[in-house]
Amino acid sequence: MPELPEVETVRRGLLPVMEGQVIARAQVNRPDLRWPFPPGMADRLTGARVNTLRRRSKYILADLSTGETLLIHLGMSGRMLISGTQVGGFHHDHPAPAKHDHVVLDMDGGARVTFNDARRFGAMDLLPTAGAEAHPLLSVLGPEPLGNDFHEHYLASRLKGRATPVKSALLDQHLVAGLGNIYVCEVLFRAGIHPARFARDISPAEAARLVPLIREVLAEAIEAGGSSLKDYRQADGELGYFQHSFRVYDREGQPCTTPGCTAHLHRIVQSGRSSFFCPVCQK
DNA sequence: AATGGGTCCTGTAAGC
DNA sequence: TGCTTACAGGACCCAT
Repeated sequence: MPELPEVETVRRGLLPVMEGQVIARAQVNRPDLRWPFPPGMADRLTGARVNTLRRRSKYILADLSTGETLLIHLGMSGRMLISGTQVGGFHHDHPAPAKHDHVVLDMDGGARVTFNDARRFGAMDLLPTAGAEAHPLLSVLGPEPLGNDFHEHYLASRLKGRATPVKSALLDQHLVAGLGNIYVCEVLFRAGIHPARFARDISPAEAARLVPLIREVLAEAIEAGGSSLKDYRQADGELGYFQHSFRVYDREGQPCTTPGCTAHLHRIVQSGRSSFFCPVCQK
């Protein structure tokens, strides 16, 4: 589920109940998610203060008072649930333990943060805060799409010569970190670029057009997520899910929303992932 | 180095 | 209703 905007929304939702607070109790209900949890993770978390809660790509990073950083990835189905506190004006009692509640953190401020992940593609790890960026999962990541290192010249140079569809290139976390299947589809629609075009055939002008559209799509989604944090839809305490308004994603067969366009949206499969696009607007 | 396919896992929805 | 199949917002690993 979660791409960069959803992860950022989860981070912002966790901020008020985690940052500056001590993990009074950590409960780890299974030995692993995608990979084994680090040895003694529950003990290493217990008593630690969360100094800062930050994000890199789709990873949430909690810098702890112990000198370690907790790395969290939500995978495809990872969810964070807050209970036992006021969230957006709603009080949440602790719910009964649910299937796939893998990690439970009780903060000394009274909030409980529950990590639930049915498919277990998610991950957690503990790494030294100093030099955290050297972690194997982080060191290979491309620039943040909303950061200064991501610009038109960079994108053009990285697309150059690549014999892969532009759709796949933008999904490559080594090229730019944080885009997922949904937002790549949305970006290419706004750019009027067909997802099957080879990356090497994207002109510098088109690359220059893509950069602000990538920023725009992500920023709009983060904005929508921020609004949802105070929304009634968050009354269940679950973070990161909000009402999206996708123009092409999961809209196969529906009419194109471009004014004057009478085409219907198509779906193709690229590298095992669905791509949605307008066959008329995207060339 | 770059590229494409397979794979991990469970839940849900569609098809018969 | 039940069974089967396809597919799901991620990303690593491996062969080529």
